[in-house]
Amino acid sequence: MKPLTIGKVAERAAVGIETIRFYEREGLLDTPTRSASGYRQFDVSVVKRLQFISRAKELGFTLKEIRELLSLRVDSDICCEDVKAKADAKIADIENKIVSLRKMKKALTQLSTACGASEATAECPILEALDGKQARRTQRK
Amino acid sequence: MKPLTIGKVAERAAVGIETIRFYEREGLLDTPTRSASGYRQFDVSVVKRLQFISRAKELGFTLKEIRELLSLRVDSDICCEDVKAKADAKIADIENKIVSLRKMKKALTQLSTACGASEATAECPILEALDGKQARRTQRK
DNA sequence: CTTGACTCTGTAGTATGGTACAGGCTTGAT
DNA sequence: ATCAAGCCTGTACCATACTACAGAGTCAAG
Repeated sequence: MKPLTIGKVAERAAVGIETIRFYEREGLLDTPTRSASGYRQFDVSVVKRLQFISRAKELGFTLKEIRELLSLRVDSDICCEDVKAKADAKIADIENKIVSLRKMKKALTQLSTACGASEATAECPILEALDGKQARRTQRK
Repeated sequence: MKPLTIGKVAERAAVGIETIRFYEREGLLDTPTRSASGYRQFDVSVVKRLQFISRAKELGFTLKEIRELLSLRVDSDICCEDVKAKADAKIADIENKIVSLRKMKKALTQLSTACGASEATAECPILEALDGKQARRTQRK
């Protein structure tokens, strides 16, 4: 497969060229091979990786967390138990996020419905949405 | 109800004092009443609001978006249709996030399972997780 | 009525995640 | 051969979301 230039990759992944170089510096992308003249040569797979990064950022993951997610893979070089433990921790994080998002969605749905009914009652149901943080840490009182 | 000082609020909401002042400046909190000597006097309800903000940030919402979420309420002063439209837009955003998180969770579960099975096969299933952005509005599948 | 913890305003600095040049080399089409 | 478009490195700058003082006033226990 013929390699892509950084510009083509940026276009396909809908990110800036500078962003790609930034991610490379930050270790989110493998250092690409270079042409004789020093141009980066990217495999098409990097486009998918960039799309993953963009999406994960929208979901509230930091670049640090995304780097961790991307480094998780079944690899004979790395202790499998370790990978499993990390994956399971991420799964728990994600479940918490989903629960919170569902609560937020429910609150917004109530609000939207109240609007439709033209009844000025609900003061601000959104604040009630994420009451009492489900799960781990901060088990105050 | 007796008001809380900024320090008490910070402690209960598990955020920094400076963060509260910052949120006030940024319009995420109502400007509190002041004591004769100029101390801020907070109602306990602000603690809940701060917890909401913290959680929403973890879910990938920016302070700007959170400000919008918090401003959504059934209020005779504001056009109900407008509030409903904004709430519905946020609901769509949230649904997209949930879909993405479920995909990511699925990929991680596969990875975790592969680890348990000690089969070094899956190269990096995570990258496949968020393929083809389920894209705003267009519901494929 | 002192003392230490707390609060005030204002300004400045930090971390994260990019974004924008400047100055120069490479490539590809004419 | 020329020349725009694209790539290179390096540095500087930006927005967001805090965080940390400095210097001064306030409160409350002893």
